[in-house]
Amino acid sequence: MIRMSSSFIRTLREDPSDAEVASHKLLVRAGYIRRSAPGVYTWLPLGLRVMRKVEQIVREEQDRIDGQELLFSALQPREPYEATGRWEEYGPTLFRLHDRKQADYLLAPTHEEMFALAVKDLFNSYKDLPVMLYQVQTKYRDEARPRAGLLRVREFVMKDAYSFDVSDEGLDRSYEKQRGAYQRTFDRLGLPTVICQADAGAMGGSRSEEFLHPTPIGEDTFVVSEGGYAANVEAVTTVAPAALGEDDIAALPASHVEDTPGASTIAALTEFSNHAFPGLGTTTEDGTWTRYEMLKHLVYLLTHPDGSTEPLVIALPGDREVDPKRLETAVAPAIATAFTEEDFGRHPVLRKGFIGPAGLGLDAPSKIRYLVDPRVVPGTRWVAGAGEADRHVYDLVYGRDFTADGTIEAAAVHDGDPAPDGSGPLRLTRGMEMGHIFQLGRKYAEALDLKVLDENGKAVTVTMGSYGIGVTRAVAAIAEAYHDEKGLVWPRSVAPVDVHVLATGKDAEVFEEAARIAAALEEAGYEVLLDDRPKVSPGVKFKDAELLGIPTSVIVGRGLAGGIVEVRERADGTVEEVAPTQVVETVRARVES
RNA sequence: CGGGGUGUAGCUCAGCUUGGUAGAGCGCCCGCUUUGGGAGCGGGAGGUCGCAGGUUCAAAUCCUGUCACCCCGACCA
Repeated sequence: MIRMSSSFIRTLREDPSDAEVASHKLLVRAGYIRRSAPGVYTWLPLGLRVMRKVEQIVREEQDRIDGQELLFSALQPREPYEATGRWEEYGPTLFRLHDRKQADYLLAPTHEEMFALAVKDLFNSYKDLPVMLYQVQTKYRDEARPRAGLLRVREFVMKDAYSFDVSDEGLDRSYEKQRGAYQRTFDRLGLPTVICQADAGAMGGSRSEEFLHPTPIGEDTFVVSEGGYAANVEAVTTVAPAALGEDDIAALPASHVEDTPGASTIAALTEFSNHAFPGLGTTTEDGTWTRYEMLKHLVYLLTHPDGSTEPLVIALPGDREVDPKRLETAVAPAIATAFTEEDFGRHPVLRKGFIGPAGLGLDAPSKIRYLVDPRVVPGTRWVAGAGEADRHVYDLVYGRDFTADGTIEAAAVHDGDPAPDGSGPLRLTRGMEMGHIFQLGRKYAEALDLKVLDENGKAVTVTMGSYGIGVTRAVAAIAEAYHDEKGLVWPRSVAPVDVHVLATGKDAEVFEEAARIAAALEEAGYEVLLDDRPKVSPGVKFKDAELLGIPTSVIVGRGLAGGIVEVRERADGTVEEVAPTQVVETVRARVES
């Protein structure tokens, strides 16, 4: 039992000045957490209880799929991360430190290496697999900008699990088990999640899904369709129009170069076309020219991992912008940066404002890589720069007048775009990543030489999966999803205690009865917070109770003389008056309903 | 890294333009009254005004530099 008269709880009447989002304000005001450094938080007694509840649910669901819990230290030596290249790859996000002998250490941001090495250390045979291991542990990432209280922090608790299998089929089975465990976990936490296809390209096409909790303050943008398609924007594939056959293409008007003085932007070119060639547009019934058919050419400089660079020209319909994240994903592991004036100067074929397909392509003399949006298919007609100032080419047909080195998924996804699986128009939504499951395959196992002997005594590389849930972030997400203007409203599954008993009034009898009821509830197996603060007015206790957000309150006060106490529900505010002796059964009914 | 904002009591903030004894509300301590919606009265503790220089008889206030924090963006599982 927690007695408020003597417990380490202090509520604040006003919002902290550095808090922006509701979960942050309320968790601080209600005395659950305190900030100790940017993106680093202290867990006060009530907050710690919530986190433990979340952890416990996560553990139970991991155990249910035969996960075995172990615990690595956060402090790790450099060597294992050197072997997989991540000491360098992780960049400034990795917390690095030295011991007294100047040896390199790090505060682990994730533990793939350590788990793989542990399995390598203990297991040698295919008979030992599959195995599923997990830990609930503190992670460190030196984020450039922590934000929104607990949503993006530099120190956080994460459940990370890893599966080890001999075969691809085994990995599929392990992955499915975790997928189910995640659905049950978020269901118990009261957090609705959408399972989104995530980009898995960089890891070689293996499977990856994110569990996103839809919320306006989320940092991830994803898309959903009415038919149930859901994906991270990086993973959305464009629906291309049908390509025309050779005969149909041949029937299209021939391309022709026109003077387009000063039309160096899509907007200017569209306006010019409507003035100079009214009614000749190809995408509208009345022939109005649209931005769509003005093929936009953008130039980037690609920097490859080996340090070499090359220009890249991307062509996309003029009504689309490049989505930086989709571009980054599409060109990975290379890094794309905007072309500078200096770069343009080195490539005269790239006539800024009037770039077109002429002269581009790896086969062309320029050897400049040229990729087009998937909507550019054989038979589609475009207007594009002629490669010289103040001139554009009209009726330029892909497959007849120009071709590219390939397609690229870099154009921004718009609200209303069709879903790739034909399940209806896409809607852009904000979400918060609560969990991520990932088929790693053999990348880490190969780097760390994790092998077991198969039935034939032959060494085979193990295949891995990794599965993460942000425990700290889940606490914030739940607070964000379950609150009202008065304070927090915890779901029973994660509330710091089950029942909040308030002694309101000054008579000793009220306090004695409240203490008896609290003891009886505890005897019945419920966790209890007892507000037995003397000389604190009822109003203060009511306000604090609403702020703290315990699901059920028992109010012992003015009704006691008439033999009744109140049982109040935080979520809907309903009040039931019962005799003190009926409190336990009333609470039980609430908890079990 | 770029842009914007803020640093004054435990918390939320005023004071700064126009230099002159460090302020309010809440919280905290003591006493009396009060006890169903953040009580009243009286008394009290608590601050090198982020830090360092400079100007001045005098700096929270003006100048220079610096640090920290918050927000947006860039970046980032």
